Amino acid sequence: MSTYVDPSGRRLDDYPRPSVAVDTAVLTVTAERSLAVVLVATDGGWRLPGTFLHEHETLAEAVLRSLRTKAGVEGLSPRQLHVFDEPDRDDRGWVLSVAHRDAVPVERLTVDEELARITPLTALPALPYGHEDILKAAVATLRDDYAYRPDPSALLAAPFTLRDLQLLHEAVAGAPFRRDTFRRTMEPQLRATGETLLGSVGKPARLFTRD
Amino acid sequence: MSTYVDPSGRRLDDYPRPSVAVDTAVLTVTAERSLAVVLVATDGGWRLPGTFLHEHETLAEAVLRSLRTKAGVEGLSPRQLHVFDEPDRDDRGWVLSVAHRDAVPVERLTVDEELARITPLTALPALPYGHEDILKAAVATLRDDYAYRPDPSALLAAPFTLRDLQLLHEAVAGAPFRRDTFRRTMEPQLRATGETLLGSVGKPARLFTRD
DNA sequence: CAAATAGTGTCTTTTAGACACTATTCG
DNA sequence: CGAATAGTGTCTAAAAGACACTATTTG
Repeated sequence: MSTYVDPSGRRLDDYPRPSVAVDTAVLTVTAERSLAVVLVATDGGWRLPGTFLHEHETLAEAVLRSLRTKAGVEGLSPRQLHVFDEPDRDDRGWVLSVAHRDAVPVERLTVDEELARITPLTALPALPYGHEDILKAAVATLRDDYAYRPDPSALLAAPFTLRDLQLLHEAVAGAPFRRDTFRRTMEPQLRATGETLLGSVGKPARLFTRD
Repeated sequence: MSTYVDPSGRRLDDYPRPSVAVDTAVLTVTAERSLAVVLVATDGGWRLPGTFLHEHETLAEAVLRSLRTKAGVEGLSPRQLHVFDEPDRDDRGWVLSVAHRDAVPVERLTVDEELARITPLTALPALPYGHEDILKAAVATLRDDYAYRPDPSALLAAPFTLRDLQLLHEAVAGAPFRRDTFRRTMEPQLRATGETLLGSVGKPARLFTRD
């Protein structure tokens, strides 16, 4: 593995190499139906959870490792967003950061309150290392995903009503939707369980599952 | 810059670090109106142009350096696609590859015929290191870009006719378009020069520029 | 029954596509 | 004039949006 010699006669591992980090925006929708992100404490402030890439580890594995230890979540499927490479973005040296995104139901997040917070986007503190750009990109991809599909990140526990689904979509998009149009877009993509949800005022709502 | 000490007491540069490469799919449309990509010769085969990231260099700078030396193009604006990180994808060791894409008019490509070829996608050889996936992603983003805009990568020399533009779009999309619909979509996004193109059979075509 | 929520019929507006016609040049 | 290419009017089909009505529950 170190026997490759390039045209100028130097071996691959003679070149200086950057450290590679992963930083992840873990998004969720809180019980109060607001879009939120997991932040971890850093000296005097908050940042997105991240870690350095270890040897014999893929980027996705590094993301999962950092989220397991810092946000108490398992079994996510992080998606790559962008590599941040501005030479001076990190005062610890030459560090490339590969930004990732994931979304998870708030019930599955068991963050250690000493180390991490679930922060609504409306109450966001200043973030270091360009993490605000990562977050912006993460929210944009989540909105894209939800634009035409009921619940691609499985943020809702099945079975759910169309009202639940609409409230979720409104939290993700940050904007209200028409009830009738929303129903007609989503219902063909859901499977009705045949059950209804009783117990509150009004006509009982039918229950659905994804697919 | 090497004084950072992490929680386990190790300095940042004590960790093993990967080599980081950039690989770029440079797309163009040939005089024969076919979508093509720049490939460079490697031992016994062809690959996308790429290079290792140097110290104090951004990814974009590394891409521009590799294209200057290997494809004779200046002044591109490469776009990041994805990081390829499968541990065994490169037999030279632990190498992450950051895939990029750019598109350029074929007239601006002055490749050294000994080292590089402009290869139509219909005559593509097998590519190593997952470069076929990079190419696929590059073509997909180019098609997305051209779906609703006249010529976002400025592949056409202005002024041009709507017919020229439609032939370009058909080369990019690999599919024909309706003449009337195409015109109605694009014309509002172009500026007519007021000139027409004479010299061939048929009604003279009006000339347009981007913006 | 009133209030509240679920679900749907239907009309309008917008957009995309299809087709056919007119317009202007060259040889 | 005929062939070829440019440009447009208009009809149709599909999709999105708006509105109002019906349906079924709780208290």
